[in-house]
Amino acid sequence: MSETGDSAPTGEARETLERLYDDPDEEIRALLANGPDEAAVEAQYPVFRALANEDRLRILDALRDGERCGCELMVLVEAPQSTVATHLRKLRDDGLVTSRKKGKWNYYRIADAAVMDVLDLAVVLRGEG
Amino acid sequence: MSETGDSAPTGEARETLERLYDDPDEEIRALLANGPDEAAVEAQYPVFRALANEDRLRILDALRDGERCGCELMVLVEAPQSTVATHLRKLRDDGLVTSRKKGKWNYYRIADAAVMDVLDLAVVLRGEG
DNA sequence: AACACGAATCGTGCTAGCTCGATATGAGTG
DNA sequence: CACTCATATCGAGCTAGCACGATTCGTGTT
Repeated sequence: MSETGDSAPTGEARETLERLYDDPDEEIRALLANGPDEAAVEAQYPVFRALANEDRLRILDALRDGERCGCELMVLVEAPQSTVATHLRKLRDDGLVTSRKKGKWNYYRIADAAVMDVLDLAVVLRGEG
Repeated sequence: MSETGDSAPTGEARETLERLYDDPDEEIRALLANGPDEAAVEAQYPVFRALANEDRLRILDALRDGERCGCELMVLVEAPQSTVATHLRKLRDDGLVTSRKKGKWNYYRIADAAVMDVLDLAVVLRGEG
């Protein structure tokens, strides 16, 4: 955090905007009003950070048609047990999957259909690029 | 890449699955058939990697209601010019924004409505978690 | 042509995240 | 209760990604 928290550009940045706008005071106010929504960013960031890993994407992809236990996922992503367990921990912590314990097995499933929607949209995005 | 590419779990992993399944051969085949879709992962990964940064999320959020030039974004995310330029480069490389040059200014906009859908879904996901 | 300025790139230092062997935990079984 | 096995956690080494000052580039101005 700087002095007053958000807003109030000063110095160099302010001067740049004054050259850009006809009515600096008002337009700068409007600019800051349409600025980034911090609450949204705070919600989005952990989700995308969790999704920004190839192995975790493979795991989620494998969970699309139902639940799988850890040992199955370990085979599907072709990674050692501790690696897969770490990824599953992260996915669970960030709310993308849930786990159910049955005997000595732990079964994982996608927490919410919205997760699949996000995955699908990312593919769409690339297809159009 | 390992020897045969994908598939054919051997050794420890294979033995684990043999204990898990009644009919190992067939069920292992089914498991691998439903495995992760590499093409999808390859499409999704760069998108989520680009989204896994707070400043870039702020930039996209600020671009929701239209285009902005670099100097405006620099003010909105409160970061030095070179930092913002680097983020914009990455967003453009990964197809999330497009840029338009006008005089000495460079205006950026969201490349596809699907980008906003992804952002919205991530917020929904958190709201339900 | 010299200059101003918005933007892009480069280079360096730093940090967060990943991997994976080793070890711990906790449930089932003899 | 000793043992096995699926999973979780820890710890060390490594890498990718980030921040940002300094420099360069391209365009408009005078």
